[in-house]
Amino acid sequence: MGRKKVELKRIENKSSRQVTFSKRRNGLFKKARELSVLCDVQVAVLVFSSSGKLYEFSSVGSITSILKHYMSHFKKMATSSKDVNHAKAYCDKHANLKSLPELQLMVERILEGPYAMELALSNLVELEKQLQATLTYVRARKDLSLAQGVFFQTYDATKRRVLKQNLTFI
Amino acid sequence: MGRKKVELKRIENKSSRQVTFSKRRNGLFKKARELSVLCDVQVAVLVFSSSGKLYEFSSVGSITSILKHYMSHFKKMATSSKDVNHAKAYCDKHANLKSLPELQLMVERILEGPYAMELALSNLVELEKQLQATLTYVRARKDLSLAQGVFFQTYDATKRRVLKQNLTFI
DNA sequence: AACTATTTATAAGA
DNA sequence: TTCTTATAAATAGTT
Repeated sequence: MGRKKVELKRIENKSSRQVTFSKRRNGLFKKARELSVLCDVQVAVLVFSSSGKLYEFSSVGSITSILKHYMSHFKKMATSSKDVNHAKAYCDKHANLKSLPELQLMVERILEGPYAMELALSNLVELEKQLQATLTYVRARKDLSLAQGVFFQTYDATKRRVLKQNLTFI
Repeated sequence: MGRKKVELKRIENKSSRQVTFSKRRNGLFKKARELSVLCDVQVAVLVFSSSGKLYEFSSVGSITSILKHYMSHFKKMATSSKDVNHAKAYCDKHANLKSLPELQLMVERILEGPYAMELALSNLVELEKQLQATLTYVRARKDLSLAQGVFFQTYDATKRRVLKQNLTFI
């Protein structure tokens, strides 16, 4: 939208890149505000310049509150799964769920790594996700057991194998 | 930019609000991508619809990495001893939490034991308790990090030791 | 920082 | 919903 069509690649000239950055950053924030008001939604925009400076927009008070919302989003998704199949589907979709030893390694990395504290939050967030998903699955398994009447008289190897398969992600 | 100039206020008609949301959301993400490429910066956009659905854009791999970057802008020197003690108190109260390997053993026992199915429910209940307690703790640690912007610049061995002690039950 | 020629986004209509 | 189109808005290059 200007005198010429621009190619979608990094602007090499430093000063015009800076000017474009300033113009488009404001444009982006304006668009974000409009979306938020017109459609009654929460919007957060984070921009980090290459020099490490942070520019942010948030439709609600603080970015932090949006981030909390973001974090709790996963929590909700996990807890809303009601039965085993849903839980399984959740695990599949949000795959790369860690095994317990992997979780332990993760915790150790949090505590032993050279940048331990810098990594702490993101790891905790990840750990929380893993635990929530695992918990959701176990809870679903438990509920299933309750619902079915737990004391199978006709327990066979096939069932055991299937159940084990359903729990391998733990 | 349309047949008419729009007033900057919530669109009351639900279906046209939905249509506008879809269009402008895509527009916002496109603008974000352009800004990111043209100006060589990192951009993240988070949008929560009123129904709680999340839409996100990130110029780098994961939103998480941007959040990490964001959090790193709020480095603090250290957690106050009060908060550390609080976490410690939680651990003490909910003691006899199992380690991750123990949890794994528990799961294996459920699946491999001779009375697998008879034991299943009680073990699942126990497993659920363990996972819930662990999750609660990890979540508390995470929330603490979020609240404080826990990114220690001057991280030292003493702090690490204290934190590790607080997390040993995992 | 303003200006303005153009491109781009999009509101309303089909 | 998806496409079309008239118009508003954003912005690239200029001053």
